[in-house]
Amino acid sequence: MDWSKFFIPTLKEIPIGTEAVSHQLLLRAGLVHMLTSGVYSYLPLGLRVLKRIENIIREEMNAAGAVELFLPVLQPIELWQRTGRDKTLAEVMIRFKDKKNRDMCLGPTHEEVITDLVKGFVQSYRQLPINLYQIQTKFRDEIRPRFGIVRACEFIMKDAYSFDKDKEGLKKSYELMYQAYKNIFKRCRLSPVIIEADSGAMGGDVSHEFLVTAPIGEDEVVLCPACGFASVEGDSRHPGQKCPQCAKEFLEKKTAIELGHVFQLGLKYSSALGANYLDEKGQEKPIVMGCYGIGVSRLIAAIVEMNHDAKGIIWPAEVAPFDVEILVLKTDEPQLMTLARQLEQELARRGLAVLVDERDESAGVKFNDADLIGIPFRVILGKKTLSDKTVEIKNRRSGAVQLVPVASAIEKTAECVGS
RNA sequence: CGGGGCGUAGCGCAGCUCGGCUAGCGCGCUUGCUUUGGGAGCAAGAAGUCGAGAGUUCAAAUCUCUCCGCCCCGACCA
Repeated sequence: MDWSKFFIPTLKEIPIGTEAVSHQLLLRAGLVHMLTSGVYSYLPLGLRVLKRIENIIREEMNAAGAVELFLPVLQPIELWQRTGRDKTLAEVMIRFKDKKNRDMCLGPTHEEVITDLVKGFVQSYRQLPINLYQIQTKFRDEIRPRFGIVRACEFIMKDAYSFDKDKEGLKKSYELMYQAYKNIFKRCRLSPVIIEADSGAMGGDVSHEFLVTAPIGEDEVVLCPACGFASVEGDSRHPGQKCPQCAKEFLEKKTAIELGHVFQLGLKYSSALGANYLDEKGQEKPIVMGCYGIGVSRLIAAIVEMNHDAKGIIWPAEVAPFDVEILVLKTDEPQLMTLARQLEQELARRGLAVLVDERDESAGVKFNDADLIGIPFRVILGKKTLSDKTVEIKNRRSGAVQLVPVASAIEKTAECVGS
C-alpha cells in the first residue's frame, strides 16, 4: 500500500481541546477524526487497527465456543418496556419516533434483543448451553463524552450472551469467557487488573471488571504492587492498607480504564421476557444467562495510552495497522523505487502488511511521520542503499538499527517481524 | 444538568482590555527553480459567513443580549 493513496492525514501540532495522550496521538497519526462530540470516524489506518483487534477477539471467542451473529441497532421501545430498562437506561438511550409514530431507539446494549431472539428458538434443555456474540456499534447519549474514543456516544463493542439451563452451567460459561478475556487482553499486550464489581444497570449477582491502570482512567482502584491484588476502594479496602492477599506491600490508589466486564445475569432478562425451556422432567424453567462485554474501540485508545513515546505511537505487533513500513528517501531514484516494490511484493507474499512511504517529502518528514504512526518495523532505502548496497531496518520500540545487504533485505525483514 | 475555559483560512495561533484604512502570523496547500538520512531554501500565489442571529454605533473580530458548538472538573459506563 502506498502512503500517498492511503489517506493518512497526520498532524504536526497537538489538536486543540484534547487532554488524553491517546486522543492526541490517534488524531495526529490520522487514525480517527471527530465529527461532533463523542462521535468519531475511523480513518483507514484506524480501521486496520480496529479490524485486527476484532480478529483477535473473534479467534478467542470462537475458541471458547461462542458463535458470532449480528443484531439490529434499531430497536422498538416496547421491548425495553418489558424489562423496565426503558426507564433505567433512559438517560443514555437515543430515542425517536419512526414514520408510523412508533417509539424506537438505537441500541445502547442488546440483552433484550438477544433474549427475545433466543426465546423463540430454544424450547428444550437439549438446546443449551449456547453462547452468542456480536461486534456491533452501540449508541449511548453519554452525559459527558470524554478522552476521544475512550468514552464516545457511538462506539464499538463486543457483546456475548450465554444461555444455560442452570447455575452450574452459567459458572462454566462464565469461566470460559473469563479465560477468553485474559487471552484477548494478553494478545493486545495489555495487563488488566481484574476486580469483582457492581453489576449496576445490568443486574445479576457476580461480575468482574477488567481494567488497565492509566493516567486518564475514569475508575479508581486500589491495588497491590507486589502480588497484583486489586479491588475497588470500598468499606474494607483503602490505599495504605496492607495487602489482604500477600501482606507484603501496601495498597496503592490508581486510576484505570474499564476495558471489559463480565456478568452472571441469572434470570433477570429471561424471566422478564419469558425465555423459558423444558427440563428433563418436562418442567418449564427460565434460562440462566450471562453477558460479557469488551469496549473494542476503547481498546485502541487503551493500547495507545500504554504504548507510546514522545514521538508517537508504538504499536504492539499483533494490532499494528501494518507490519512493516518501507521508507524511500529518494523517490526520484528508479533503483530505490524498484527495490521498494520488490521488497513490498516479497513481504506481502509472506503474509505481511506493508506500507510504502513513496511521497516526495524530505527525509525528516518521513521519519517523523513514521515515528508518529508507529509501525513496528521500518525499512529505509536511501543513499546508503545506492552507495553500499545496504538497507537499514529499524525497530520502532527498541530503536535498534541493523544495516543489512540489499540481497538479504527480504529475509532479514521477515525475520525481524516474525520474531 | 451544575462549575470553569474556548470558538478568527485545512491545522496551530495573534488581534478583542481601550471599536477605525484592504483582518494578520506560523505550518500546510498551488506554481517554478534549487534541495532530499531527522519536520529544507528562495520567489510568486490561492484560500476567511472572524461560531450564528439580533442590538448599540458614522463605523463591530473588538461593546451588549440571545442561541449554537467544543474541551476540562463532577453523577454514568465498555
